[in-house]
Amino acid sequence: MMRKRLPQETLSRLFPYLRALLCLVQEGAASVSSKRLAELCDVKPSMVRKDLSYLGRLGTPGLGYRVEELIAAIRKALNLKRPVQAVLVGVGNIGKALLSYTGFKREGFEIVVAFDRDGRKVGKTINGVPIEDAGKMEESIRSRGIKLGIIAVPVAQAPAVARRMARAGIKGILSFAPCGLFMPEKVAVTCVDLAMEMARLAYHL
Amino acid sequence: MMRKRLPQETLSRLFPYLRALLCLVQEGAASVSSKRLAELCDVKPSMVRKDLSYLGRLGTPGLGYRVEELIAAIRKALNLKRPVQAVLVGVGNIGKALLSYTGFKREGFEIVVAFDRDGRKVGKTINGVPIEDAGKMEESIRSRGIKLGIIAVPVAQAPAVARRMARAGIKGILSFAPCGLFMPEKVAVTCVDLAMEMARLAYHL
DNA sequence: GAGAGATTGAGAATGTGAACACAAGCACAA
DNA sequence: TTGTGCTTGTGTTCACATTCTCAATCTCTC
Repeated sequence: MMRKRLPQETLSRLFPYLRALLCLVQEGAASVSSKRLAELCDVKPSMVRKDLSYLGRLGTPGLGYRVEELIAAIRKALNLKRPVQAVLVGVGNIGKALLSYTGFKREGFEIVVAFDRDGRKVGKTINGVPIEDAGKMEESIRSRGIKLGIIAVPVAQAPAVARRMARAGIKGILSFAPCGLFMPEKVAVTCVDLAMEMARLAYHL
Repeated sequence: MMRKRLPQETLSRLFPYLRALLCLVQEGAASVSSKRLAELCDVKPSMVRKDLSYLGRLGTPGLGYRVEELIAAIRKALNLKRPVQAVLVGVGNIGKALLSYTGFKREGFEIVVAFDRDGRKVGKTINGVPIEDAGKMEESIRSRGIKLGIIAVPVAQAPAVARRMARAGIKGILSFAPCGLFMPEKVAVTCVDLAMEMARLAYHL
């Protein structure tokens, strides 16, 4: 199956579209126009149509897009047909917050296991998620078949953790460490760099 | 003083450059070439030069950039000459993690006060940061002259908090709420949308 | 069943950013 | 002082993203 690659920026907008569509379902809407969807997501109607055109011919002239159908199409494109499982490495301040954060599950993501080096944390659970010993990371990840990893360890250890994740079969990494993680092509990496975002904002002061 | 607007993407790379330069200072390097800096930040040398050219004529052909001078120039461009103060609203899981996160101060940012509605939290301090009553947000922010705000409240309350921040004179907002915050032009907004990032990664699985 | 109104999909135009290549400039050595 | 070797800064080209425009097409009403 050789699906067309979606443009980077389009990809970033699909999930916001999905959120808005789920709202519309709640309101009982059966269809939605590009104009309305654009308002909800604060973009231009022409961009909504362009983005959605990558998913196929989904719209109906004169009517718009059928909400249910569009939701299914976006879910399919993003690989979100069923809840996505992930692992977390590093149960410090940020790690704990992520484990306690109820938003993930609501949006279709689920942290199923966490790892830490600290023996005092190992064996406990947070919000129902078990914390295991970091030494057994690779085999635990591989046996569960998990493809998504979250890195919440100090900078110094982040590159090593990333490499171990890749070796364990992880295909996508969300890192909170403020450093680049150069990985083989096969692994997608996103860095959430809070200090960098603050610096960007400081520029506008 | 009418400084040229920096391109969006250039702005995102200046802080990583700054981090690398601070490392180089540690190592005692007096100058650095675009090639070396590019390696450290995982970008192309031509991009480093283009980015830095926006800050003025800083380089010396045959030698490179003088590290100290470049650091000063980037700090100036980003408004980071002195530590930047910020407020946090919402002392829940994420809020607590941010207050405990030691990386901010190390990188030149400082959360000086937090706000929450919960009376049990008000009056306490976390990591030396006092938690005040959310009702007095506007006057407290204004009297301290703080320009940067972090939103870590549930989605439902985020838009209202953002509006109150803007009224209190905040010029830049970092939000963890998974929703758009449509604000007047004068206020810069960055949303850290974790579920969206996870969805982007899920696409690559 | 036909016409009016609305909306999509796609091509063209515009804007923005990345990569390249090379002339110009400086350091350093002889 | 002069020549060699590096490195910058920038003009140009290319790639990607956004926006506009409009013909084609569908729904809905009468």
